[in-house]
Amino acid sequence: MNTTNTSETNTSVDAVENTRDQRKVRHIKRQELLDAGQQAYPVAVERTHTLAQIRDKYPDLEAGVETGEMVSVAGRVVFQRNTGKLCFATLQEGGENGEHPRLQIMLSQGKVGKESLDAYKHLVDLGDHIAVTGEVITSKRGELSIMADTWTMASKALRPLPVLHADLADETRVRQRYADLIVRQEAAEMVHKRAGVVRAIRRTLEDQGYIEVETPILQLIHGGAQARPFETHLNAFDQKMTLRIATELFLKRAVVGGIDKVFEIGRVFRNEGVDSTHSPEFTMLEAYEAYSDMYGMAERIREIILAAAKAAGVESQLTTPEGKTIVLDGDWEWKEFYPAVSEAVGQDVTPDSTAEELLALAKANNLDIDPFKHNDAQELALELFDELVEPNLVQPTFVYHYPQAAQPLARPHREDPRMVEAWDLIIDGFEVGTAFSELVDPVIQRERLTSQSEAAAAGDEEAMQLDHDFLRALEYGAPPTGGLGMGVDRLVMLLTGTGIRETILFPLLKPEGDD
RNA sequence: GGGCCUUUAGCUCAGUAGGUAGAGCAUCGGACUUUUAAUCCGCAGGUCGCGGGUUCGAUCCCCGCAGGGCCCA
Repeated sequence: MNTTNTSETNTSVDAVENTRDQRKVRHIKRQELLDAGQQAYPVAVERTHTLAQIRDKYPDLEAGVETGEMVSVAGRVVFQRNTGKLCFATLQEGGENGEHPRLQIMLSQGKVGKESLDAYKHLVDLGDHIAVTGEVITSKRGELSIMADTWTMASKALRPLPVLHADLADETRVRQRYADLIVRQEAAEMVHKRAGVVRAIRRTLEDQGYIEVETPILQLIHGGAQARPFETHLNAFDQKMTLRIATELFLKRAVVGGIDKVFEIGRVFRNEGVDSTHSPEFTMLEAYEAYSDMYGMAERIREIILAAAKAAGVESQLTTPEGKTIVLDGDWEWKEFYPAVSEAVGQDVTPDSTAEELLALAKANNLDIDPFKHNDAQELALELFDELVEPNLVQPTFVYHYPQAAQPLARPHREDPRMVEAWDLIIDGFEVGTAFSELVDPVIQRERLTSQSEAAAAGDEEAMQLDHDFLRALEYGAPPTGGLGMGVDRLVMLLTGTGIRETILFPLLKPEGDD
């Protein structure tokens, strides 16, 4: 940083003239305001209307009109056009739905006086918040404006605003989202769209009689999904703890207790890779309903997604960034897992296919599969599905009749115990949600979790732990239950056609250097 | 983990057979009472991501590291 020029004098006006460093200049201007007995950050300023309210009230005045209405407005200066004795500025505020309402203000030497106008021109920079009191008029060119009688600084910006004529570079957008939100309206709209989606999810479930609960994030034993947890430590008990990887096991405890329709929209944490579709912390919806099953939950997710789409401004169809059209309000196809795999490989694959057969099929389809990692027939079938079927399912499709390895918490299929009662909802090649007819038999659940914990002991870092308290709860008897899970971030990505870093307001990033 | 691309002024970006760099906007000074990304004039602003190497000389070539992006596993 430049420290050479300003040390020779303490006179602030001279100091401004002696440095070109924009942050230093703004610091000096801040001090000048204070020295003049004014405030750079007043606790409040006069404000009778938002910019949007002025715009709404006077939608189409002729040019050169003086309304006679006196108002006080405030906003961030985003453009300045100063002539000798008449200054224009465009103020911006944060509006509804992420809009950036703007309104022009004008300062005439004839109205505010030379001293005030000179101070304005000297002290106000792009990015500052200012407040202006004056008459609502239109300029000679017809622009709705406030002709100031007085102006005051509402908040002095010490950093220059990024240029409004070019989007921020991708990294800066994400690292300094606050700046991105100021200069790019779409960024602010995304925040509102996501809020709308979450609101739609919540309302849809509440309208169905669900209630929302909050379950522990800090857990002694993690479970409910196959993923690596974050580890932490509770000082008070000198106890190792983990951050939750799912909300499932506590929500099911609630169902055991008679909270028959229950959901949580909760942040979960998975200590895994970070890329354009994966964040270490993300938001999951999980919902459980007593006396429902996977078919009932399929209705639920359809209602949720249709409501969420509407909230995101998508009606019956959406177009993906690749130009594919997805029809949301049509029939959602049901596709059986094994027949779908069979079709993709051109050969019958069943729950009885052996690992050798499936490995051969994988090789025949040029899949690079590690035979040491995937030596189980069910796992191999899942690999084939993930690689050969899922990416091609563009329209909303419920894939069901999964092999049991896919879901240790789903109950065996009522007609074919080689499979489980579970579906995955695939849209545009991505899993958007999943649901089960929940496994509530405590004996079978104990067996599944025991074998999971054996896998964990053998080194599988994603295996589930044996949660004795969860099993104790099930032993009190859980009703037949349907449960569903849905990735909220994924849904927002789908509905807005963006990457996960655009849908998360402040995504996790590697540390940057000092600024 | 592998491959490719990228990091230059406050912001967005150019650029150089290897001879220490430019634009627009912003900043600073000046002109201007109806502008719309105001305009005009003038000045200033750079550890060209970091560390090594090759070279008389490196922002450019080579190696390593870090951040970011895309593709693959």
